[in-house]
Amino acid sequence: MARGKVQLRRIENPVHRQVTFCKRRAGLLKKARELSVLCDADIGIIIFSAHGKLYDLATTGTMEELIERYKSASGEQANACGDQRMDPKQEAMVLKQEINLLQKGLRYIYGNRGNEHMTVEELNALERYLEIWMYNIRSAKIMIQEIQALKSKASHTEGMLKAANEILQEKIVEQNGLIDVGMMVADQQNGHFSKVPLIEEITNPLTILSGYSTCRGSEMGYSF
Amino acid sequence: MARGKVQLRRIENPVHRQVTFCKRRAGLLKKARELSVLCDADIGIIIFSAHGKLYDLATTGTMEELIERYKSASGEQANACGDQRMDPKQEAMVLKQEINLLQKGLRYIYGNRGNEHMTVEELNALERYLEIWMYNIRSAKIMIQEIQALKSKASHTEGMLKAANEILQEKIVEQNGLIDVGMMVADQQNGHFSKVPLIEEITNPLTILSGYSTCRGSEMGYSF
DNA sequence: AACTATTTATAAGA
DNA sequence: TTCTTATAAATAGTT
Repeated sequence: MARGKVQLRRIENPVHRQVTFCKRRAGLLKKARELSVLCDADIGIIIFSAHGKLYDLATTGTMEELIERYKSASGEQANACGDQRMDPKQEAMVLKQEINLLQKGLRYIYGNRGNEHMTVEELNALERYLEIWMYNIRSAKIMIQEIQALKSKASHTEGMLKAANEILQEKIVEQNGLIDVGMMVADQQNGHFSKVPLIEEITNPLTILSGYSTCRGSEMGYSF
Repeated sequence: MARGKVQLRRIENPVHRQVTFCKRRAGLLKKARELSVLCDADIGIIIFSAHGKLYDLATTGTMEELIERYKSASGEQANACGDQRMDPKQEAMVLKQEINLLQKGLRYIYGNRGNEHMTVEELNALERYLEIWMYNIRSAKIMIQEIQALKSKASHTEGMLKAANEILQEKIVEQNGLIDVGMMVADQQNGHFSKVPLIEEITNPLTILSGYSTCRGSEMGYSF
């Protein structure tokens, strides 16, 4: 791409080929990381050099997880065409990745660092998750305060308590797009939220944030 | 890359994000095809959009074949490298406890309040707990940013690596007291919190940074 | 979807 | 290899 247009065919000179391979491989991975961050995508890249050496990149979790997700996703591409939502399987997969990353991250930060390592990519992802957690916890605190206020006022009447809860429920949905234990997914087509059946017992609060672009941290305008 | 430099962070505007995703995805796949042809490499790319939609590319054969090849190749790498792993069981236990409590609280807040009841005292406890988590997460975020900064600065020279680690050590020591405060576990019986001793001393952060350069040949390694 | 003004990526040279 | 630099490509913001 410089000092001469390049023909789209195998570079015959082995030295040139090798140099180009290094440069372009780095470029490709960089582009992938950028795309992943900019657009919130999960990307896996597998590169085998002409000599069979493996280079890989997984912007989220591990390559194995991505491969598993790929297998289920590609298998289901045939049937559900109209539905853009993530199916429960994928959802669970993403969740698992997030949980693993968070636990690893916390262990890494608070625990014995000598034994675990994190890539820059993992740190970046962890940072994003933490932002989201932060937001959710902040919301939770506000909710608690409101609940307490309502309880002290309405604790005597069963009816009032119910009413209060309903109001709160609405408020939660309206205010944040943060949902009933997070089991909603933003439908990109119309910008509304649709409910998704709860898969199983909630594994942990990360459930709230899996896949919901609306509650991403910096969008909410807070900072440290 | 045009009409304005782009920041390496998630694009907040959903329309922009979607457009950029399309453009850059196309660009990435093109680059991959070029690299494959020019340098005789076999490349597989898996992309999951933020909404779980799958895009993929396999320059040679099928993705399944590439995945199989990847598995055997990466397996060899792991064996050759000497895979060292370890499980901090106690840490995981504490973590799990904390996560469980937070989860219960969030389930209560966001979820089916009709079925679960919390006393005002429990709510108070939960609120305090959330404060602690917030604090921990804030600290974690800051540390991550510092670690990232140090990593980018320290990757070149040994001297800088040492200096960076010293700074990091100081930061960790500073954080240490705060973490200590933060590592609390809820006593599920009475809804109160009790302090739990820090599990172990934080090890020398030198190991953190030096660890990165060694075991990550796949991304930055230029050798065959 | 097209169109540029710019930023990036990079081929060739040192 | 690594750096420099002239150019080709990619693409952000706009229409």
